[in-house]
Amino acid sequence: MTLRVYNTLTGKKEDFLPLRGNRVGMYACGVTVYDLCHIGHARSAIVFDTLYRYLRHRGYDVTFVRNFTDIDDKIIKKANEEGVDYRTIAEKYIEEFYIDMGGLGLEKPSVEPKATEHISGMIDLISTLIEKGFAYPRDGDVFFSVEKFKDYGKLSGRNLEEMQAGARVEIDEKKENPLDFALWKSSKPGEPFWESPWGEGRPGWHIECSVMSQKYLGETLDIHGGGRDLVFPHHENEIAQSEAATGKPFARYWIHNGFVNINREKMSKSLGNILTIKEILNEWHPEALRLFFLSHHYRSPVDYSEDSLLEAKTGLDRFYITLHAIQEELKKHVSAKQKKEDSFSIGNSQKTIESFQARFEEALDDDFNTAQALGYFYDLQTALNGLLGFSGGQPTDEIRSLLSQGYGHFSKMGWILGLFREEPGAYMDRQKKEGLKNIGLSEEEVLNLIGERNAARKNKDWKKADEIRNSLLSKGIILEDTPSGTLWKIK
RNA sequence: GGCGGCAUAGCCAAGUGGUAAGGCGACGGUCUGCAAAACCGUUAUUCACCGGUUCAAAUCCGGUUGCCGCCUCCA
Repeated sequence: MTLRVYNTLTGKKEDFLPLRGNRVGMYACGVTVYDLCHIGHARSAIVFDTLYRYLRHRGYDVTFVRNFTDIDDKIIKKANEEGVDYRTIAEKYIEEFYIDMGGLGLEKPSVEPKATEHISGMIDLISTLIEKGFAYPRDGDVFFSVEKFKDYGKLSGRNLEEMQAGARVEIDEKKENPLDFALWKSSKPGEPFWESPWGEGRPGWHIECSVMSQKYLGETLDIHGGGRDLVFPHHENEIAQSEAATGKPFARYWIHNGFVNINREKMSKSLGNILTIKEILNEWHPEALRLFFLSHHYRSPVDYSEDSLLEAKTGLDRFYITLHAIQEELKKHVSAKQKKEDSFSIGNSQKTIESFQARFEEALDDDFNTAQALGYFYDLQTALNGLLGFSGGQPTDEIRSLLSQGYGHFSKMGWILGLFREEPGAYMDRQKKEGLKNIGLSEEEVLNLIGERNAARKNKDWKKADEIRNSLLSKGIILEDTPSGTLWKIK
């Protein structure tokens, strides 16, 4: 089965065939480090992290590059506002970025280059573009001439005439065509600058990605991606620069993730509804956020709300409860004999468990359909819960083997989705601890009440037993009586 | 104004030509002292609307309506 990916460039799903056999070069546009990362950055990071994991699972040798834009107008502006050097701002937010990505549990890319470390490469590339007639210097600035590049617009599906008709572009006297974009910008007094053949200045936004991707991945990348909004102008301009300079295709597959809306509104500074990763991780488990995102196709827009995160969190809790129960069941050393009449039900579960991985991979092979893949995880969970209920604390060898096979899927295939990474017991303990803190009860108090209730139950004093249960319930603690004792959890 | 996307049950959400995954919720059953949890079953004859192509359409084509994105910094 071949992996198929949707390519923004062609607007179609295509078979994924890397340029160099087994090796895959993948570049994702990172962040401009001038502020804290928000939920939109989180989605993009999670999407490409999942791709990165799945490609490796599929046996590819992946080099994943994700850059930092650490010099830019917004960084300079922020530095001026705070009266510090631009590097201070960049370093601060790079540090915060690492804290956030770590909090989300993301894999580290192979290379994380910074724009400011590749200035000379940019100067070289700009010089090449001038030599080849694709760019022109003007009063210390250098512009790329979009008219010279015949394919301009091929990624975003537009052409120069249409764009000029739209004409919402600011007129800059220096530009030959209003759509020409800056490769190099002369610096104003007091601004950071680098020496260049065109005078003191700094790079334009797009040039860094062309240079850094080429440096680490060669002239043609297998995968290039980022958020939808980068399609135009950023990625369009990257194609123009890179292909004009090398004469070769820049990237074979363009992958773009959809946006995150907040309560049906676009996230924006003016609406004041920017939700940072820190704010989310303060309140939610990182895997709940991940489960929420991966329940949607990566290209679709997604609407964030407390309710939807709560739904994801509920789902995550249930997965961990099942995993914990499997662990407990496998600890039991008794090995009961198979009862004959039960075999049919086991057969269904067995089928689900044994076919899981093939279905899971088939879903991800189809343009990374994580929502479908998760659907199979729910099926797997149902099958395993069925077995658990069925064995009733007396697992046969057959059941033990199926449970352990299922558990293996959760840890191995779960890794691809970045889910189920925590020790189930630890996950549940933490839930309890945090819940108790909010309720204002100690674990000891809860256990005492459970003891009291069980004493009442023994005496068939159902009234008292129910009173205790209801009083705990009103505080948000749910009791479950099982053959092996009374369990409790936070609602 | 130009370009593009989306519309699937009460809600969330897969599905791009072969007869509607999955989750949440709700209801019924099994289990239980009663619950809870878990399991089993029910919950869209139909995919915004109208027309067309086809043996066959949620899927393709044309039109209508509604929502959204990009065209300026944006994940």
